[in-house]
Amino acid sequence: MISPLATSIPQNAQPVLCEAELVAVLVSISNNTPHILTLEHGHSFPSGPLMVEHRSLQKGMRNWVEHQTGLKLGHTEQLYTFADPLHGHGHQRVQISYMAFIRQNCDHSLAERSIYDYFPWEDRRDATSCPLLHTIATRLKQWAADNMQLWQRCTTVFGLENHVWNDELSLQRYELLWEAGLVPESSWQNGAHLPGLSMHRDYRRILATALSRMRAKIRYTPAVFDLLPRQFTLLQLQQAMEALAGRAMHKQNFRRLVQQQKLVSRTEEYDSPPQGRPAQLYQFAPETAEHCYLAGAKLPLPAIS
Amino acid sequence: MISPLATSIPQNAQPVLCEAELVAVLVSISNNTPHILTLEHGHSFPSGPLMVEHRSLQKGMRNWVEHQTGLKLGHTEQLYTFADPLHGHGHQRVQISYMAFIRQNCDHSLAERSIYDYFPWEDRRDATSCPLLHTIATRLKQWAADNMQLWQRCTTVFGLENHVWNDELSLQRYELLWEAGLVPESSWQNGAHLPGLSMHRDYRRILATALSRMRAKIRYTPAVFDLLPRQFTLLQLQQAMEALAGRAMHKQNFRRLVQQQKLVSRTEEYDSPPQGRPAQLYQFAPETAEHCYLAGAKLPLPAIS
DNA sequence: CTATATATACTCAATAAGAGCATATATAGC
DNA sequence: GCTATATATGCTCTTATTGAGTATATATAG
Repeated sequence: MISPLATSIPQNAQPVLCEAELVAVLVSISNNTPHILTLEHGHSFPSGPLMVEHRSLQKGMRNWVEHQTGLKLGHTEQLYTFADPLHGHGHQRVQISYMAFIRQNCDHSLAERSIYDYFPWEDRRDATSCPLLHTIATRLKQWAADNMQLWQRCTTVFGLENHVWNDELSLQRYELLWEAGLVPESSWQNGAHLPGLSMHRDYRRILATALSRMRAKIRYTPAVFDLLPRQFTLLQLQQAMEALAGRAMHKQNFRRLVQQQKLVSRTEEYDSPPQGRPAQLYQFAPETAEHCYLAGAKLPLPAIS
Repeated sequence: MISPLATSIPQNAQPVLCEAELVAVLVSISNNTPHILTLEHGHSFPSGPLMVEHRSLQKGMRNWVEHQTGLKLGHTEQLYTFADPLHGHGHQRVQISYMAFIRQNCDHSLAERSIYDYFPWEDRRDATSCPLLHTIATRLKQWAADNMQLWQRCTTVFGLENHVWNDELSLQRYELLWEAGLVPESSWQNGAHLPGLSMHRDYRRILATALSRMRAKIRYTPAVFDLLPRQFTLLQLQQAMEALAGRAMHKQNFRRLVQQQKLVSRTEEYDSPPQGRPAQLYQFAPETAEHCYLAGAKLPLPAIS
């Protein structure tokens, strides 16, 4: 019963001291598009060092963000922890990244940027992204050349050649483009790279992680409701889902999905659109909702996919 | 366009130095039950400090584990990063936890322990856990008393009162039991606590995270195949899924699910059981599998649920 | 009154999931 | 050889769920 592990890992080895940095990806929706709050002209995220007095990592992050900007954070989750070795300094830097949703109600002029400014190929709500995707397919094919396994990976991840587009694979797509040298962050790339804003350090990778994670989360949890105003129309809810997923959905089926589960309850109020029939305002109803299933493994896509 | 964040977060603040520890939850299946490799009589996990020469956190963890125990790691993923403030020392300790699957083929006597020794209520493959769950329900009801919202949370998380049991909520269940003072780790608890082994520090919480994460992962990814031998029968595959999910499944429907997706390909060989018809041996077939859907949002549960 | 934009109800076919029956192929014991 | 037993595997049938579309209601702008 004595494990060889007990002696093989030097628990008494001198630990290396490192800096810990808390990075916050703050997501909101405006103009039917997911946005993030950025610093340094869109090149970096709000962040702050872990302090001794922080009782937990998440509280430390909330401290930095909430206490100093007045923003109330909704659904919050840890994304990923990276290390980047600071050669020459003799220690490492550990970056712990978080994603948090904020309700779009305030009008202070924060430096908002559309997530799709960084990943134009991820917004497939209409056909405008098709030429770009075609370019990507061509460039990837050149790169993968006769490496069948690599090309197989490309087709799966980008939904090429009768594969379906999986919106949750945004991180894998970014990594593939990085490996192929099609983004400016790839150190060795020399030719023309794809459109899309870049960021400092690993930050665009963190953003891709966030996009992937939020797309996964909104399917099975009521996290979207933290991005919407307290009262919303079903169309607003659908458009928020579409904005995050990057896909258009079938209207009637989406409504059926939401209402069957008693996820929302109607209020007495109505929305007054510039044109068209006024829509009933709804609110999230956690009491009556047994489970939350805003979209399954397959999104309720519209007819002309 | 100038963000108030730019000045509100002191990027130039002196970062606090901290220790970074890499913690590994190594999962395997033996005797149709998920097991983990432990140290210190089941009270802790293999772990090692982050070193300057580690090029990434995951590589650091693999280094500690693979290089020193000879174990080959399969599906690996980062779980969560915790901080625990080391008061008095003036710095923090950051723990970065990983989960990795290992194939059960080696016979070296590692200190294996069943995951369900730590969470007996999580194994619901047969009716033996029912009395325990009944006890939990009673104790939770006493604790929640007349706090309706709290009791609502209990029923949802533990599948009480016509709610369904969600196997992925193991972390939430552990946290609820912790809050209710029903596990020995709850510092204030004084009375009798529930059966189940405990661990040092936050380690049982990490294990609950791992259980939750692996249950989520096996549904949509081919991760289970990293726990099985290269060749396996469909029953073995099903039993591995059942072991991880903690639920029994409907045999014929499970087979249909697997075979429809061309997830596996049959080999020429057969398994020779002590009794019964020999079963065809299969192997994982990533080439023909378009997607992996070993169980949906709902598991293919058997008739007598 | 018309064009337009939205909201909402309802239908129908295709697919997937839940549950069970039937049959095939082996071993162990008599 | 026959029977009990245990597993493997094929097939059916019913019931939900999903995809896709039609039809109708209610508002505004001109």
